[in-house]
Amino acid sequence: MLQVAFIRQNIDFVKERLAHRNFRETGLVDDIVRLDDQRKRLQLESDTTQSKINAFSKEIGQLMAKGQKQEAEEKKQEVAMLKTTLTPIAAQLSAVEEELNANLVRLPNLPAAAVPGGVSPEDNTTIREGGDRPTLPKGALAHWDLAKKYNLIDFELGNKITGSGFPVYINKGAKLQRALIQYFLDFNTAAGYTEYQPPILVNEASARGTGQLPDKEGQMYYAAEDNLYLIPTAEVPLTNIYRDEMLKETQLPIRMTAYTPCFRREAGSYGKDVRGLNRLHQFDKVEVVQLVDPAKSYEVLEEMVLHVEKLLQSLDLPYRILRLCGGDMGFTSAMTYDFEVFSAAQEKWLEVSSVSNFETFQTNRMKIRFKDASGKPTLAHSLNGSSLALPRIVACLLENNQAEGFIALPQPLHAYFGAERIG
RNA sequence: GGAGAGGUGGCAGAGUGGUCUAUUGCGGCAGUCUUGAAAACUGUUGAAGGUUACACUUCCGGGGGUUCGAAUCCCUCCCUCUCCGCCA
Repeated sequence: MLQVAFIRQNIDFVKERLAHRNFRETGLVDDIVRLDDQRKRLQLESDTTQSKINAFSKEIGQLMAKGQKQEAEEKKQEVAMLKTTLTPIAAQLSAVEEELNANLVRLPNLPAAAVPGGVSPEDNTTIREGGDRPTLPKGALAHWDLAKKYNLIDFELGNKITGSGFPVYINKGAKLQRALIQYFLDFNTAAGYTEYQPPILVNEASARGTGQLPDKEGQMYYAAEDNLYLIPTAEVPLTNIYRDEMLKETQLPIRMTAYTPCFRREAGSYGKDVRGLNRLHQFDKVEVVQLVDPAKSYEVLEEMVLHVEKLLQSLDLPYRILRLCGGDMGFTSAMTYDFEVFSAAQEKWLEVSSVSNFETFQTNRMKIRFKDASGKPTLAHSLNGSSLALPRIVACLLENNQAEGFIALPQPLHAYFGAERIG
């Protein structure tokens, strides 16, 4: 979340930036400043009274030690009086603090200066395109048909065992998943990311830390008995590794990668977009996360974009990179690049990665700080990106590389998969 | 699931009702010494709110209570560790 001190010092700027991401409740900003004014006033009143009580209490102790019981009793009466005035002030103060916080968590992050204006995906800016779109053979199939033809994925079986959006990968389909995960992890660790295998259920504090709560409450699967959430992305456990940590400047940058299954309820989505692998409730993803010095975070963002781009190039898929406009960015992001690959049989772009700089939005919630050169505690910047999400990559690999009687695989996968083609 | 122990500042670890604003060590920072570094020695160093800066307030796992006064006593919840049981 945003820092109150920053909001107070930059009221107009904050409103302008919120408007830039098409956030309409700019009145929240005024409410926050007003509530913080109240907070300060009440805090001062409370502190002053408490200070008097502390002083009197000390005197009482000294009087008691000297055996001056009468004077001590008189002081006790005065303290009792002060406490009756303190009680309502304290109650107001905590009410105001609660309301202030409730308003603060509803404010999304501010878009960075380079974020284009706009309200919907049509307003996103294409930064680069790469790779060649294939010419498909006659009678080319969509990936769900190819999955059936080569017995790679059984969607109906998933329906039986769990429900829609939980596919069963079979035989070479299962092995392809394993090959991709292994390849992606190796690609990331070779670039200096440390591999983790984190829990895939997290507690409430972790879900709050990265911003899934309270904003995306209904999107996560929830194990009520134990008050745990199934992760929607490895970003949650990975970033929370450093929650409430005071780091040394020399520890930065921290670079982490992990493979996890991801779980999303996708409440409300239906129709054509959910066909086949396009949108699932459970899917595999390899994630990269960085915690960095604030001065370097945009440099790092570009570096992460190049990293993911190289990975896509190595898979020889046609891709494009979009800089998301203000209105299309996620709640917690200051700047986001989306990666899309072209699904040749469906003839549409599918999002396979999202690389974002959150600046201090997450680290302020999680209190991930480091001591800067002057020894002052400073919030780090957090960034993350998919590298990569599997299902849509698989969809494109199958569709784009289909030939007469087989599906060719890109060179880097040959060793991991143990063959150059499926079929 | 049963029994016991514990949660204190960046880390370790003292502190059972008032002895300044939590002892000490490590780590960090600065200095002395040194060609430089290390070692040694000296000084300094928790976080949040608040202030131009002070003052002042809060924080010893969370919440509540007792008291003039709570890290310390009581209640409650959470978490960790050890042993037993069960078990991949």
